[in-house]
Amino acid sequence: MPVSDLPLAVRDLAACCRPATGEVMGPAVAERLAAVLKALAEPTRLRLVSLVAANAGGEACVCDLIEPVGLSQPTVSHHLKILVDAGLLRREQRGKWAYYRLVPGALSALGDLLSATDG
Amino acid sequence: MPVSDLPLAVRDLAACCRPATGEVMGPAVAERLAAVLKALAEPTRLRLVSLVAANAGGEACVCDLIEPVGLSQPTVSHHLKILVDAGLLRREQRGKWAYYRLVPGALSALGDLLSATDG
DNA sequence: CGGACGCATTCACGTCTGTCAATACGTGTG
DNA sequence: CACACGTATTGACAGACGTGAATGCGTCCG
Repeated sequence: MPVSDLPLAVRDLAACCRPATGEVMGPAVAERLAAVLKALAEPTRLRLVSLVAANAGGEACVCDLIEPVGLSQPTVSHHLKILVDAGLLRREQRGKWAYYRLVPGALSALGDLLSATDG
Repeated sequence: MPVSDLPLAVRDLAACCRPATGEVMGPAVAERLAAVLKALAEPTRLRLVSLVAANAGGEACVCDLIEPVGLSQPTVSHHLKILVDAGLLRREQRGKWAYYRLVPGALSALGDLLSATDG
């Protein structure tokens, strides 16, 4: 993927721009933040994140997710990869199965980042 | 725009899904949340939001924004319209100028929504 | 009232994106 | 080792998106 320097973790993104010099977000930061948000800005991917978070043990394999979202297996794998590349999900292979879980502070950091711009 | 029932305010979106029945986000909610996030998931629009928030009085007209983002006036107006349709910005015409400002609780509500899924 | 100015809309174009069928890859099982 | 199974990758395609030139629409000024 072209945007491959992203896994710098959403956390670092949050750390780098709040106490910035002035106020306005620079082009570089905007591009990285947009890349992460773009990963979430899709109905299927939002549901995948929600499903993973709600599943037993906070993790789920691809086979657990195909039926709930109602899409083909390649499509589900595709979406999961995008979420992993964005630093929102973490993939762990155990035997034949690939387990996905939330990256601990990612969504919170993203949420704080948005709240900070407002009040 | 096809997604025209969105201005139900991001606030209402936050109110409707946290104390939901179980846990997993339904398709309808996911679609609406994705639509709002998609409005923000673009570098130029993130910078526009930031510029408006940082400008004097918390508002800015189109002419204030063209030079900072470095794009044509039609393109800037286009992006602003998307942000308004998503319920993130508010437009007020005063004389020849159109002033844009943040919708008070929108970004905060969106941030809380994301933080809630995490921990 | 007519011209200048700020902004929105339309049109057109190249690029990106979500989706699936087909296929390849890896791991466990008989 | 061959086969089955879960998952990832490739190829292809329709639709959406970001962008600017040209144009339209109000509003103020002389």
